Amino acid sequence: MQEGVRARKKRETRQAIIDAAIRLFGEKGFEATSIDELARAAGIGKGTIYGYFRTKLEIFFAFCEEQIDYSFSAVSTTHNSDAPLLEQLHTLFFSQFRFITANAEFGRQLVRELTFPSEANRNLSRDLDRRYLKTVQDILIAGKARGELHPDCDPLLATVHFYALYLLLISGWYSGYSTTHEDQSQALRALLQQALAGLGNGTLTQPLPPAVLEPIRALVATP
Amino acid sequence: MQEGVRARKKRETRQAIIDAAIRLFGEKGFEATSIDELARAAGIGKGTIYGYFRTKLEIFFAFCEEQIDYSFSAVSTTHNSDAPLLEQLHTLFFSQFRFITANAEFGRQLVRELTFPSEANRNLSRDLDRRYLKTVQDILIAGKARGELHPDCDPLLATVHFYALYLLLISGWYSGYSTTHEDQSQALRALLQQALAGLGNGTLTQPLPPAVLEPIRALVATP
DNA sequence: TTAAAAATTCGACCGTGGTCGGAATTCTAA
DNA sequence: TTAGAATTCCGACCACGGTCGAATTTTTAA
Repeated sequence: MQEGVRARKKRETRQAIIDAAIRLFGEKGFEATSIDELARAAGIGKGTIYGYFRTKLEIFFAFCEEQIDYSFSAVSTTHNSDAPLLEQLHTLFFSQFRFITANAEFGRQLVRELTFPSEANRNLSRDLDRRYLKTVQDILIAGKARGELHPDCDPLLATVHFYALYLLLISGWYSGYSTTHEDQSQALRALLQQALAGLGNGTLTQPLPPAVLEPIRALVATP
Repeated sequence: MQEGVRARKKRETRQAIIDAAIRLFGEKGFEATSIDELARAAGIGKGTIYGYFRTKLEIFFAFCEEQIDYSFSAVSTTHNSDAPLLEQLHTLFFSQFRFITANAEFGRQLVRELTFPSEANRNLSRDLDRRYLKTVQDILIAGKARGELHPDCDPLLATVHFYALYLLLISGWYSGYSTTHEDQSQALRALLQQALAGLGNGTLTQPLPPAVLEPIRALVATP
């Protein structure tokens, strides 16, 4: 059966909304773009949007997907699966970090919803979680085969552990504990190294960069 | 000089708003309580609220402070500074976790704003960060003195490391990777243990509870 | 005591995200 | 070809968070 007018329009309209979103969110940001504008730009009425997306945030996620696809593919091309675990994880997390924080407000919305999703968006956020976790897990499994992980170490448990450090990296950025990417890069390396070495015993860990350390030290030192 | 009518009223009005917030947020939740209602309940006009708080979220934080104070004091009373690091950290993080997630929507708003604060709320979130980090650091320093941490391990770096695991615990809850407190408790213990032992080498780590592990495993296994 | 100044109150008002039901369009079947 | 069923469209409408300036209350100074 031929694709009917209805199905074609539905596809086209959906794409028109996303295209408009990419343009307007990119130009003016998420908050500053109203649903009304978006509808006008897509050449449709406001109410129509809600036949395609349940919420403004959902449009935002559709907008993200394309960018995230690009981001992931960029990582996989520069990915060297023979490098040490530390380097591979650092490359992955840091390039994702750079992508997310390229636009502050954009990244904040995204990461808030991904990390602490409302029930309506759980499935959306889970899809993205999966890609991250899978990528990390693959790296870890290969690393374990090379003997870089303890034989009894569960790769999955290790995966979520590293994922936690990645979250902290982003949180630290938004909390203002460091303001340069260079510092964040070093902080990430220090945390990864520490996780691999273990806190209880093991080899010396690399220190955090002073620019990151000092604000935190000052914070903790305040009476 | 006597306290003028103005100063007294200001204090009273502020307290009236917070009291109304405690009641209404507690009864109906944050989202479902409108500023207008809040103003009526406090016996003032809507506009007046904005002479005391810049934003609805700021009222929410004022509401939180009292609860968080209570939560921290509850922890400090049950705190046993001679127990092993693992136990102390578990007690601290888990009781905070329970507090935060006692009301789902309340907790989500709070933790989103604390973890990825907007610039306007950075200082607010930093104040709360401080309390957490300080508490953790004190525990770690004492633990290090007892020889539970590697001598070269920087307590501050270790502090942020553990803090990351705490964030993950909350994130996992909101993402629905586990639905019972018991599972979360075990997951936290496993993560803490793993961090202490180190991922690269060291002793066997305790597994995550299956109820937590399985959804993640399934997620990662999906094609 | 009083009048000018300063601080505070408040509700009408704005733009927003999201809803809803009737109008318009497309599909189905005879 | 056509009538009626099913779907899609859309802008008036709603409640909300937040603003603003006129009106009120308190302070200050003569």
